[in-house]
Amino acid sequence: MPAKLSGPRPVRLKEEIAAFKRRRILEESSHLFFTQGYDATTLDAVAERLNVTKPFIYSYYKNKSELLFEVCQTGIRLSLQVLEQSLAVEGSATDKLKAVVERVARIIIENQRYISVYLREEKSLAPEDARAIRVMRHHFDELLGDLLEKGVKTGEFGIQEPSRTAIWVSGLLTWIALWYHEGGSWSATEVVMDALTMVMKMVAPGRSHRG
Amino acid sequence: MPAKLSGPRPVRLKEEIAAFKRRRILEESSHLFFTQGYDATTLDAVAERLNVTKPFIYSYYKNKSELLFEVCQTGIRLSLQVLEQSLAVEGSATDKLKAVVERVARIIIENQRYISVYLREEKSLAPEDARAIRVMRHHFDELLGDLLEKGVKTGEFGIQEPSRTAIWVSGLLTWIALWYHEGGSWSATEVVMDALTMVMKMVAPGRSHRG
DNA sequence: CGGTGATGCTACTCTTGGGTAGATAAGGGC
DNA sequence: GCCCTTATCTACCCAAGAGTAGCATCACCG
Repeated sequence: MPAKLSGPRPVRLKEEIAAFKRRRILEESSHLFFTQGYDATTLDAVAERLNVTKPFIYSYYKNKSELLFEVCQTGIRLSLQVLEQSLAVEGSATDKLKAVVERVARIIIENQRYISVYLREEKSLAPEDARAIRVMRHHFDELLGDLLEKGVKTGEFGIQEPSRTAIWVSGLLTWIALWYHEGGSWSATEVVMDALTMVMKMVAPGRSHRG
Repeated sequence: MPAKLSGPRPVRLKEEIAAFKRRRILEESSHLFFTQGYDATTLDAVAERLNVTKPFIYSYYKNKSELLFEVCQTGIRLSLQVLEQSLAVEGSATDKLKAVVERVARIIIENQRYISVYLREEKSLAPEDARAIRVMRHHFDELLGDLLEKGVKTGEFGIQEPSRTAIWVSGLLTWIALWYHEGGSWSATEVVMDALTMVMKMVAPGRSHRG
């Protein structure tokens, strides 16, 4: 046998397993928070879905509130990531905006539980956690505002206050999470296309300066 | 002295007083539900704000859940009323839509607590209560859809599916409740005007059939 | 002034669920 | 196969708060 390759190795694996367990706890929590609400979800119920017991959860998360924070953060973090990727798309401001709306709408639908739980349960977050997430959302709105402003300069968009329009666009996208229902009247693709249509009309240049 | 006028009289006054008490309980409840969340609000806290005790509340409401229902219903009921009034305005579909957006946006800002509590706490409602409110919202969307369809027929609006666009418009309006912050960067009037601008662009007729 | 009903309060009960201390089992090296 | 460490569970505590039984108080009427 050659020199043992151990040392950092078993530690690494253990960490990966621990991370996996954390992720599974998060998934099941988000599911229950989404379907039943945060307060109505007991940690015993979360444990049961994983065939473990409550203290198991407490060895991976400090308390219920930390779990909520992770759930809430996830959706916003993913949206922000996708926004940044989409902004890097080659093309005009219009191309970029289309990419942003399509991809962010998709990610919001895919991660509906996280976003939706955040919107509903923000009040249950620890104040500093709520603030941290609000900073991320603010960053999202700013990046979007910058894009709109760019489009205004090139004459692609016709809006007064890009930063304010950004908030409406971001609101329209976020609203999807509260609204979309899997297996409902409309497919995810239809909702994404609708969102795209709406946003493009909102920023479209029009003849009139004001109605 | 003529024949005594009593009989139904004292009953009437008593009922009015009882109704007033119910209203005051509702106001303070909605305030606390809004600022702290439904679960985090104890009925003792509501009672304290009124300088009464918990059993007082229980003599006017069956339980905490009924109180939540009344709070949630209030905002939706008011919005629906204002929508119906606005639809009665004289003029073109455009005139009507402008009236709808302006007035509904205003009512939503004024009654933010009720709407916002509803959006957050729907999961805490008794199933039949949740359904009742959803029926009202659906009715709202239908009336709005009818108006949009009318505008499409007259050529004032340029949209594909009026009933689907209605949902986006209604979502945009509802979103205000989650978003607006009294004393924040923007005044109520600015938000209302912005909403109006956005909605009119969303329904505006454009050259292209599809982007 | 005394009786009578309505109104509101004091003082509980009882459940629920977050959180934990300490027992137990499982893995891994020697 | 034994021991030690880490991971997990059993069994509990405890606070909080919804909801209630029964008493006190007060207005109103004779």
